[in-house]
Amino acid sequence: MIGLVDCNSFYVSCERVFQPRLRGRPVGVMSNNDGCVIALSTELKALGIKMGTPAFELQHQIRRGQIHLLSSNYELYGDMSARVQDVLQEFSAGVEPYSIDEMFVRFDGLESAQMLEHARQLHDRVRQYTGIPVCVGVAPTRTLAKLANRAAKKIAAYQGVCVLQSDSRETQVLLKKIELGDVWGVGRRLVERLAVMGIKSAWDLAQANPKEIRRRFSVTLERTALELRGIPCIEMNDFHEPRQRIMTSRSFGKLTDNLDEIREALRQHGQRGAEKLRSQGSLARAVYVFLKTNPFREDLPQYSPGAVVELSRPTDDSREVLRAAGHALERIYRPHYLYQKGGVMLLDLIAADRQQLSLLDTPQTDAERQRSATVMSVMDELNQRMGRGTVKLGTPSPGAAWHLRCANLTQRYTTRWDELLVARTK
DNA sequence: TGGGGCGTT
DNA sequence: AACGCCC
Repeated sequence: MIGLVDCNSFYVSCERVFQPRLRGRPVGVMSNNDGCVIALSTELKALGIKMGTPAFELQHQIRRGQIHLLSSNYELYGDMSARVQDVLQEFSAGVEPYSIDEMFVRFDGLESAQMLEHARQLHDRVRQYTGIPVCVGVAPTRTLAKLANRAAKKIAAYQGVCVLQSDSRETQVLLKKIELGDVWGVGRRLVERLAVMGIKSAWDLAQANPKEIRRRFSVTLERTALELRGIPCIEMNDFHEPRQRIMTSRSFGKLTDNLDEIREALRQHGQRGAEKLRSQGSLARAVYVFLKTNPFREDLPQYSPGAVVELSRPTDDSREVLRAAGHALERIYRPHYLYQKGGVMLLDLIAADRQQLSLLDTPQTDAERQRSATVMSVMDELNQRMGRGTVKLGTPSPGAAWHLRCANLTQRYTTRWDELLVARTK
């Protein structure tokens, strides 16, 4: 059996572990740049506020102290996520992280009676050891486990834990009750297209002819349909596999047509990307750069260009990535547009240890490669030890508009000695 | 009015 | 490359 453990309002829950006064209050956590609300406590949801609401729309409620919105503190959430995983590891036959707040767990050799008890114990222990509330769904396939989790979250009677056997009456009832759009892998578009065929619930999709689903939609949807019947056909991407592409992008913080500003922001992204590349031990063979105007400003001309530049040889050297990104930018930049966002993507990645030696390599290029590796590893080490951005290529101006907005950031309670929670006795 | 990632066509 | 999906 497969379990899906999903942390409730994860970012909000992390904050509440260290700020008990936030418990029972309407609390939200904002996306990067304090742009929109991406995590909501139940109390905030009860006020009718939705995931994705722009933060600026809530300003007066914040000022009146009716709601609390925090900037996202990914260092804290990442560490809390690792703690949850550690607990799961102890209580399962293996953990496969799926996202920062969701983990699949494997259960081997448990009878169905024991299964429920075990899942409940896991649910309680995570809460006890980490302070994070979770819901647990268990089923024979990942898609059904996701669905069971949904039920555990939404239907109070389950009290946070739902175990489904594939052919049970209970599973059938749930499949009929759950909306199609709540099924893992079925988004807005598919809901519309499936409705035309009379497929309106998860049950309908489970009953549909898989071959026909494949023909009219895709192999992925066919797999989803089969999984709803209890036939496993979705494997997890191994979390330890290196990424196949690496993207770094960010909104500029304000609309801008200033090429210098844009260049600086993209240099930053290029360096971050190259860092990620080195940390996973890969080399890139191409760099993609894109720009985007603000699609919500229908009154302004729109332009969303992108360009790929091939690298002369696979590399993880920030300087070569930046050079390529610079060329790409020259190609796509047009004045008089107000750009909202830009980014750098590293493509065509290969493992560094499988680099093909080129016939054109000379002792000089070999020495160059050595030197490059040394410079980069010194940079990475300094940045890791002294904090991100200690050593940078180029000279970014400190007040640049694209620096991240995060006005309401909490402490990194669990990963920084100087930001520990202080307890006072009085 | 986020910032990633992946797969399919 | 565009589009769809996920969080």
